[in-house]
Amino acid sequence: MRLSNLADYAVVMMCQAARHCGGGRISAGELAQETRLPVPTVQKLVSRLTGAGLLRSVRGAGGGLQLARPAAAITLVEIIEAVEGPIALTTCVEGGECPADAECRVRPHWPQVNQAVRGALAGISLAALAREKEIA
Amino acid sequence: MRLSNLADYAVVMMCQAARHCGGGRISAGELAQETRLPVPTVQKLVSRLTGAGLLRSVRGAGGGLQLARPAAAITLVEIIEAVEGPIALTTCVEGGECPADAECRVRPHWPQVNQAVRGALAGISLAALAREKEIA
DNA sequence: TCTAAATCAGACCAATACGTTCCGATTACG
DNA sequence: CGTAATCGGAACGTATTGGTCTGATTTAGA
Repeated sequence: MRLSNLADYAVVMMCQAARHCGGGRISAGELAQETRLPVPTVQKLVSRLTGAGLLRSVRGAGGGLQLARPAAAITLVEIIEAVEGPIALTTCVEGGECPADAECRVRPHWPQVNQAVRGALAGISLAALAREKEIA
Repeated sequence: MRLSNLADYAVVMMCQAARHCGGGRISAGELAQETRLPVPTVQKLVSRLTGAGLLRSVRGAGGGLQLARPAAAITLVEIIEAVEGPIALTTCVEGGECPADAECRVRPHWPQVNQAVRGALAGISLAALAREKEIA
């Protein structure tokens, strides 16, 4: 039940991008510098985030990144799933196989648990994360 | 955001133990046979679950395992944390270090996210998981 | 039209963590 | 006192992750 480091970094990057959203585009290099993250790592994350439709990139000289949607319309679940793939607590949720096979009496309950976790993460928007020090 | 296999197995084991709870104790070997899990794996899980106070074991000849508490009083969070350790989505939640260090503006929000996930898992009891095919 | 700058996409390598298995120590029943 | 069964820790092999690098594509500016 731990988030991968890349997903953690992706959230930090998106928050930083949200802060620059008013100022137009921001280059990947600047983003790396401001977040203290290695440049190649930022590039890798940008690839996945743009592929998921969360980030919009303008190529060529003078290009850069910007949010594809308003920060309030981007949720934590989307960022995490863009980096880590679909959230599936157990392998059997997505067609995997259990040793217990068909006799597993717990399997019918896993989708319910899965949705509970997804719901908790879907209730948090990027705009809320970018706000400064709101503990409540 | 995936659950480790051991945690998954632990849930299956606990459900099976809950079904035998009325019949008194059950040996680790029987538990392994009924869940189709390797015996050494079951032993390792039993170690952690008893250490966490979820399972009670009687040693010696004719011994076995049984739930330390009623199934309704055991939640999914307890089982997962007994196997995987405390739930911490990010390393910084538990005193770890970020590359972004003190400048990280997202860190104040992580405990809130962490609690949301924990809450989702704490709302599901072992008794609910042991019930047969309740999709709702 | 040409040069230069910056991003995108893919493959590669190292490292950490996970899963599994095995063996010795302890304890209770007969 | 002997037997049986569990508990605890240690070690191995595997797999996923994290991080890096190189080549290809695209655009602005001269």
